[in-house]
Amino acid sequence: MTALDLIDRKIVAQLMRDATQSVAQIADQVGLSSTPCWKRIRRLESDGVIERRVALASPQALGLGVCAVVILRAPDHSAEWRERLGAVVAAIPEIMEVWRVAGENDYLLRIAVADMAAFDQLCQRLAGEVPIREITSHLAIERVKFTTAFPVDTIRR
Amino acid sequence: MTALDLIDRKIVAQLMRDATQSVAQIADQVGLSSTPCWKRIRRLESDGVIERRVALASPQALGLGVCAVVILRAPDHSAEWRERLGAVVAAIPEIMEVWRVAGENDYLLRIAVADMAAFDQLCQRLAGEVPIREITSHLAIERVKFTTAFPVDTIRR
DNA sequence: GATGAAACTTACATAAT
DNA sequence: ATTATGTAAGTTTCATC
Repeated sequence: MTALDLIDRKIVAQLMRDATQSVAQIADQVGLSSTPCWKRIRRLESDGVIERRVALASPQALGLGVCAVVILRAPDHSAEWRERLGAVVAAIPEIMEVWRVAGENDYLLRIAVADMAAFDQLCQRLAGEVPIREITSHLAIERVKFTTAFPVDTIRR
Repeated sequence: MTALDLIDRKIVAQLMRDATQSVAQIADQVGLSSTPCWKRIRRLESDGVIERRVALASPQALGLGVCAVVILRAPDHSAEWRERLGAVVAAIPEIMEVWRVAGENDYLLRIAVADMAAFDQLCQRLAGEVPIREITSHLAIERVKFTTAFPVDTIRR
């Protein structure tokens, strides 16, 4: 896998912004003709730079009105516990995002559920399936910003 | 906008999982023929249930090795400060996710940058552009889970 | 890299049942 | 809802420069 040049990053930026664009449109945007642009896109996909193409939906329209960020502390820093948590969160679709963070044995989870009753049930399910030393919930009032587009423009080559 | 039935939710689930599928493939998955499936997809898009289609890229492949969750506390709970923060985070592409959470005047931010130097610069820029009472950084060691697919299967009708 | 043109697949629209 | 049909558009491959 070779390094990405400026044109590659422009292509990825375009596709992260709007993947409905045709190859010809993207070629225009980045200053290429269709064929070489198409070849670059294929290479970016086979190299794993572009991982997948997905539709983004509206949580409100889907009836998922409650979003929460849960911070939890592990009882220990064992590999067993980490694997256990990984298996549990993988099996729970309401848990959309999980980050293990440095410092303490802390994890941050982002959760999408229909209502507070569902959120309560989810917390109880989580606590029942994996031992947790401490858990703190932050209910989201407002989604101020959310994007899946990485800041490729700011990367220095 | 009418309520979503089971088939609608199956269609959205398929497209959130993989938007490269053709209408015919999705029709197969949800048990419809192409034409009505295509009409439903168009309706889901015009109703705003499906908001957009994007490519998801690999942060590592893009040279964005550092992910951090920043928790910050506002100096007050004024609308002015909220709007100020909104404008600032909208202008900074490294800030990918911002949630205003209940309870205290707290905000959670997810940030993607190339390295620790860039992270430090970003924190200083942020603190320089908007007054902040308190800021706490959590460096992500591992992305245990990340999905953009909402849990539509678990919604009760 | 650009261009042009095939061959193929899909999207889209319409009509009939 | 289905099947069928047709046109437009996009993708993919290839040959040539």
